[in-house]
Amino acid sequence: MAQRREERTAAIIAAAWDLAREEGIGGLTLRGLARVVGVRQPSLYEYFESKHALYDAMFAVGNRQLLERLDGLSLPDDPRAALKAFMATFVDFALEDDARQQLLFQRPIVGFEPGAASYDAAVQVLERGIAMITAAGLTDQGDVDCFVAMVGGLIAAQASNEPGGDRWARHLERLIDLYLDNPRQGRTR
Amino acid sequence: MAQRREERTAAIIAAAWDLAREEGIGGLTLRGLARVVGVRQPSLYEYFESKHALYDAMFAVGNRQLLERLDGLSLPDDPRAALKAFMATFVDFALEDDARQQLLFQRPIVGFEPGAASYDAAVQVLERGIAMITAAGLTDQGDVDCFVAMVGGLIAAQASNEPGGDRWARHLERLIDLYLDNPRQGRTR
DNA sequence: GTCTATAGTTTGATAGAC
DNA sequence: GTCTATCAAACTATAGAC
Repeated sequence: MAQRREERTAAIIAAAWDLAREEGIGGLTLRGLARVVGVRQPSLYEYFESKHALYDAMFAVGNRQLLERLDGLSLPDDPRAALKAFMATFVDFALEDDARQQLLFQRPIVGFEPGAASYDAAVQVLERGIAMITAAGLTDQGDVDCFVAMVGGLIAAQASNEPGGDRWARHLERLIDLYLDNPRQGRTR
Repeated sequence: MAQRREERTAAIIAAAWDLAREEGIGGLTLRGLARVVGVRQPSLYEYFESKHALYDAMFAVGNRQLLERLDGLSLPDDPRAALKAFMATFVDFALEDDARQQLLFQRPIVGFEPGAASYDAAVQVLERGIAMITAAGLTDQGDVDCFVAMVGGLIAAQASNEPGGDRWARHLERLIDLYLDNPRQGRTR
C-alpha cells in the first residue's frame, strides 16, 4: 500500500511543523523529530533522503495550505474590497505561526533552496497576489513592488516586535487604500 | 598597556565582520576567525569570554558605526527634507552589508540578546529616527509605526530580492512623501 | 520498514604547559 | 598571552542485522 506510506509521510511532516513551532525552524533536528514521531532517528531516512528533503516537504505543505486558504475565500466583486480581504487572509496566515512564516517567506536555513515542485505552490501564491493588486488598479511595476514591500514590512514588524498582537497589522486596510489611491503616475484629482 | 589590548580587540571584531560578510553571520565560527586573525582558536578566549560576547561586541560596533554616520550628516533645515536625507542614509547603511543588516536589524542568532551596553547605541538610533519622523509631522503612534514598517519592508525586499540594486530602495522618497501627506487623522484638504 | 551501532564531522569551551 | 591537546556535545548520514 503506497497510501499507507503517504499518510505516514504526511504525519511526519505535521509533527515536524509542530516541533518547529516549539523549537524554532532552525532548531529542528532529526533526533527530536524521531522522538515525537515515536521512531529512531535513522528510520526517518525511509521517508526523507536528507534533512533538506524534509525542509522541502515542509515548505511545500506550508505553501499548499496557504494556497488552499486563499482559494477558499469568497471574495467580494469590488476589486479593492477583494484585495483587502485577500491580503488580510495572507497577513493572518503569516502571523499565525512564526516558524512557518520564517520558512515560507524568509530564508532562515543556510543552503536550503526549495525544489522546483515545492516552489510551484509559492509561485502560484505570488501570482494570485499580483493579479489581485493589478485588478485593484496598480499596474505599474514600481507600485506593485511598493505594495508588496509594505505588506511584508507590516508582517515583519508585527511578528518580531509584538507577536500575537495587531499594533501593526491593524493598519493594513488603511495602507491598502493609501497605496491604491496614490499610484506613481496618478493625479490626486 | 591596556590600549594595546583594546586595539587588538577592535582588530578581531573587524576581522569577524569581514568573515561574516563572506560566510554569513550564522556561519561565523571561532576557528575560522582565529585562522584569519592568525592565532589559534583558544586564544580568542583571551578577548571574548564566549561566542555570544563576540556577537555582542560586533552588534555594538555596528550600531556605533550607524550612529556615527547619522550624526555626521549635515541635514537641511526643512524637516521633510531632513527626514528624507536621514532615512536615505539609514537605508544605504542597511543595504551596504547584508551580514550587518541581519545582526543589527533582525535576530538571526538563536539565543543571542545584546547586552544593555551594546543595546544602548541601537536605542539611540531608534530615538533619533523617531525624532526626525515626529519633527516632519507624524506624531501619531500608528503613523510612526507604519512609517517604520514601510522603511523596514523596503530594506528587506531590496536585500533579499535584489541585493546591490535599487528596484525597491529608489521609491523611498516618494513613499516618505506619501506617508507624511496622509496621517491617520489628516484631511487631504 | 525499523532497529542497533557507529562513522564522520563540526563546534564551543577548558586545562595546563610555556 | 599564546600555545597544544583535548573534552564534551551535538548533528547528519550510513551499514547491516532482523
